[in-house]
Amino acid sequence: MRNIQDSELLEKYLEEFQINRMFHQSKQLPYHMQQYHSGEIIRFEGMEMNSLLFLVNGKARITSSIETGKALLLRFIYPLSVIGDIELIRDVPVQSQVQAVDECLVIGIPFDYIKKYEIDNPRLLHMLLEHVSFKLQTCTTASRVNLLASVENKFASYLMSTLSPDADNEFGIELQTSSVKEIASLLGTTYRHLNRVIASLIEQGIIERQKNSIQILNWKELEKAANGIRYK
Amino acid sequence: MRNIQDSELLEKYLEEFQINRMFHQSKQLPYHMQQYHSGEIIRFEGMEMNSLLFLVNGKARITSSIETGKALLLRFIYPLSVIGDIELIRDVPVQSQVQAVDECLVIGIPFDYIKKYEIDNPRLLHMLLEHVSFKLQTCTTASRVNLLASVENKFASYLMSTLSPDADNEFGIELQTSSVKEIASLLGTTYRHLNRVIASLIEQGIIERQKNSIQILNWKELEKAANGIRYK
DNA sequence: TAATGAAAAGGACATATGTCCCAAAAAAGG
DNA sequence: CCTTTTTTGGGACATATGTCCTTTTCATTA
Repeated sequence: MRNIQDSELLEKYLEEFQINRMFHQSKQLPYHMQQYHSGEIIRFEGMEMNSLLFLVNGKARITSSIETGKALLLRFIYPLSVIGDIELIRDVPVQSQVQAVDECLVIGIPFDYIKKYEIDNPRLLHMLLEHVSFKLQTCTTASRVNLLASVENKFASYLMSTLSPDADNEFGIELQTSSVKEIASLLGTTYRHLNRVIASLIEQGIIERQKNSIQILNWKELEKAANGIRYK
Repeated sequence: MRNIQDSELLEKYLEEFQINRMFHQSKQLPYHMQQYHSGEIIRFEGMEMNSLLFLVNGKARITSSIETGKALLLRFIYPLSVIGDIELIRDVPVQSQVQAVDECLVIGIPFDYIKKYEIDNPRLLHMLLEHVSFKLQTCTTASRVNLLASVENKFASYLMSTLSPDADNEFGIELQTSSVKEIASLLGTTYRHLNRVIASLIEQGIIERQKNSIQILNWKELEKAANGIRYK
């Protein structure tokens, strides 16, 4: 992690994502800016959190683990995403680990400042509510699909949700990855078993594996395998 | 469902749960009040929603289903709970079904009114944020535990989270039920398989089945079976 | 008190899935 | 270009779990 002292860069992103518009602007806000390398942990699970963060550049992966060491990949995030909303509102430690997938830049503003000067600002509260509501809606969807559908069902739904041309779907974008390992982690299964399912779908002539991706050969049959289920 | 026209009763609950304090009080708010029988559906999945609802009496179960007909029991709710927060903020149809467990009373206020007069009210926004944040935090927990742990792990964790005397835990209270059928639905498994797990824990001398509940005989061994995992 | 119906529990079987480890393929480095 | 390391994919085995249906137990009614 590196602190970035570059007021022009800061200004650029505050303007690009209209972060300033969420806060009262009567005075200079105590923003800080940090850069994280690919693979670096932005926030560890269980740690105390002190700032509300905005991801303004790069891509990060959000994971949640249990005491046995297994982890579920919840989603990927892109600009503009908020990190620390639950921690601000509920005053709890970091709930899910945030890890940079490529180089990331985050802008932060201290919880103390927000609580002292901005906690009743409707624009901020609206922004937080919209982000948290989206996360709850999609978390509930993933929860039920991941638990109630078979791995073949889930994988077919995943492909329909992320690759289908009519998938104009925010959650599908957050789940998109071409790594079989990461897809397994998103669906809560093992790499081995997902490979069995992929092999089975290839054998049925529904998909074909390419160098770095999966190609759909039969959308109709894939839709049947998905049972109409979508991640959205 | 029956509409209740009883301004004294309405006043009583508005006062008891301080619902009035969340809104501007410069004029009479267009509250409506409905009563639902045990087993009656308060809100169906997929339906359009027009009012923000407060559960002020009774208990209701929240479930979420997939297109194959299987359903996951997300939680039980008690007064004071909010129904329709996601639907208000994100302008989407009902995401999860709400069904009365016993006789329920809800007070509603139309979305149109909220959007016209109260949408920037910090007290309302705070109340909504707190409820939605709690739901997201607990949904994420349930999501990862339910997917990554075995049914025996999950059931032991469930017992530790709901029956343990030091379980001073809001989510544990929302998950509490003595019905094996409902516990199976909460954990995303079948009634048959949960009974195997219960039989196994009885055989290990960890629990014993009573007339209408489960008794813990060995907290230490149960904690081991739970692997330190909790629903909270 | 006995019969009937409903609810709860279990047997049998098949499939899905996890685990462990080995083999093959691809990528990286000298 | 060859060797080594890393990544990807699959074999084998065991266990977990779902499905279907039967049996047992409990509750209700006559």
